[in-house]
Amino acid sequence: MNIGDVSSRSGLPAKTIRYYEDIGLIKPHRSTNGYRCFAETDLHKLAFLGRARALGFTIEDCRTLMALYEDESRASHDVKHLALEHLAKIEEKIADLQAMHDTLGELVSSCAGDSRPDCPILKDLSGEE
Amino acid sequence: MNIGDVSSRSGLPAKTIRYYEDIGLIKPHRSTNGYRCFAETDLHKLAFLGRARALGFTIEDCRTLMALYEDESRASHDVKHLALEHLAKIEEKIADLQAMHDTLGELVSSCAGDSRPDCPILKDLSGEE
DNA sequence: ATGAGGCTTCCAGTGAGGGGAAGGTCAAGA
DNA sequence: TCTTGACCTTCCCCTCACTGGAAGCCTCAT
Repeated sequence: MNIGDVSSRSGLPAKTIRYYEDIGLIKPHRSTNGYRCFAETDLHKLAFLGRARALGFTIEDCRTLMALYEDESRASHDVKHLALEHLAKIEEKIADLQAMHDTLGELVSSCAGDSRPDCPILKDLSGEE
Repeated sequence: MNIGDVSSRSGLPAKTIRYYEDIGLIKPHRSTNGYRCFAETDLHKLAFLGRARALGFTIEDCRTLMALYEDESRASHDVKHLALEHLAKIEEKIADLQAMHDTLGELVSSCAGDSRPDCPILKDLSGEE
């Protein structure tokens, strides 16, 4: 398979696939013409990576997950631990965003949004009392 | 005021303040020795920027907000519009994260997390049925 | 005179790729 | 056989909002 084929079959852009090779996540063979030559296992790994990234795991997390996936003697404890850490980070981000949302939402609802210059949003940002 | 003073009074790192000058958000004067020389209005602007950034506005948003802030004839409508757009982006991010959270949460709770290699998380990521 | 700490500029790196140039390769149609 | 167009390669720069560090100047206290 050439890169275009794995790209359409995995849903990942060719650029991303080359990048994943660059950073050592996959190691496709090369044809005599220099083209990357992907096996089914490469496609499988790329799909794995795509799903893990879609869940917000970092590239380094993915590296660890791939290693665990390929380690037949892994303990599911290790995977769960990584996932729980990631879950905690997601929760933290959600809380941060929620706090921003609430504050900004209050400001927005207190602003008339008309043609006059008086604006509680700017007033708050400027620190005025 | 030197940069160290505005840094401690605004809570922004000196590096960040220099960066804000680089990209034209502030324009502090210079002393004869080449040191940046900040007026109270500069400090005020930096505090404004710090608060806007803390609410998640991008630098370009901040540029617009500062311009609106300094435009005495602005319409509060323009500010509110910007804030509402930002609010929508925040909501989208929260929804994305929440979806990740739910999916990952289910996987985590279905994983025993013991010393055995069997792991629903990896199974799901690998696309196995 | 020396040392500490503050200031300056410039360069490089972060994460996870994206855009695009310059050039090699391949298969199909005229 | 030639050409066209699609595909592939590497390479370098760009993103965003900073952050770290090096090398060197300035100031003040001892």
